[in-house]
Amino acid sequence: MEPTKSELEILQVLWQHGPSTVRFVNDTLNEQKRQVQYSSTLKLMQIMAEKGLLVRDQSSMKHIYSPAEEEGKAKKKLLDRFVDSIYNGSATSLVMQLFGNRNTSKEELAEIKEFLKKLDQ
Amino acid sequence: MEPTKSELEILQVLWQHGPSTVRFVNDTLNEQKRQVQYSSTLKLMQIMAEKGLLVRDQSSMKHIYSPAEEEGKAKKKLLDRFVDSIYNGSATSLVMQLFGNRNTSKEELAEIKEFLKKLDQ
DNA sequence: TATTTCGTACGAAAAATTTCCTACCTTTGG
DNA sequence: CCAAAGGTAGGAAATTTTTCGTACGAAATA
Repeated sequence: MEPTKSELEILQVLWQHGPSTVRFVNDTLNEQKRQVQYSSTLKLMQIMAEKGLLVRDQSSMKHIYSPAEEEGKAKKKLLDRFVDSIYNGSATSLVMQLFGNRNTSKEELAEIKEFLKKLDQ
Repeated sequence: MEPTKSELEILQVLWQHGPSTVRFVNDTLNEQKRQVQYSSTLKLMQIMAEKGLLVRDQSSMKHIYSPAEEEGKAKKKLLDRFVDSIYNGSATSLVMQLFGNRNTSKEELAEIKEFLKKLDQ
C-alpha cells in the first residue's frame, strides 16, 4: 500500500528511531517537521496500523509501533514507483537528470563511480 | 506549486504530445491510463491553469493548454523534492539503492558510467 | 484516597482532491 | 433554419486525507 505524505513522515521517524510510542513520534514531528496535535498523530498511526503500514504492540499500556516494512525495501518501492511514473521506468534518465545540472561534489561522484565499478564484478 | 497525482498525469500527456485541447488529453488518459469523464478532465485542467501549472490559450474556441514549466525543469524539481524527503538529500544513496539489487543491463550501466566520466571534463 | 497526568478510542469536522451533472454557447451538417 | 455535435463554465457531490475534540481508563503522586 502506498503511504500518503503524512504517513511517510511518520514512517521516517520510526525508521530513524526504531519502534516508538505515539508520544515520541508526535514530539519528534513537532520538533522536526511541523506543529501537530497528539490526537492527530495517534489517529493517523492507528489508521496506518489498520492498513498494515505499521505493526502495533499492545502488550503494554503504551502501545509500541514499528514500520511493517524494512526501510530499504519500502524506499525501494517508492523509488521504483517514482521512476516508473516520472521517468517512464528509465533509471538512466533519472540519473542523468540528477547529476546533469547539479553541483555534485567530486567525492560524491567518485563514490558513485566506485560503486558502479563494483557492480560489474 | 506541487502537482497532485492526477495533475501529474495530465502534465505527462502535455509533455509527451505538446500543447493540446482538453478533448485530446482526456482521450489520451482514457486510452493510456484510466477511464475518466470529459468534464472531470476539463475541470482539473481549468484548476491547473488557475494554479499556474498550465497556460491556456483561449484565442480560439477550443482552448489550448500547455505546461507552464518545461518538462526537464519540472521533473528536476520533483526529483529533488523526492531525494530530499526520502533520501534526506543524498543523491548518492538514491543511486545506490536504485542499482543495488536491480538487474540493470550492462548497456545501461555503461551508459551511466560514460555519462559520469564526461561530467568531470 | 483524591487528583492530576498520561494513555487509547471514537466520531466528527475540516481540508484537499477528484468526479461529474447541468446549463448554455458555438459550430457543423442536413 | 434546425438539429446534432462538441465546446466551456460553474457548482455541487463524492472521496480521500488530515486534524482534532472529547470521553474514558490506567498509572503516578500528593
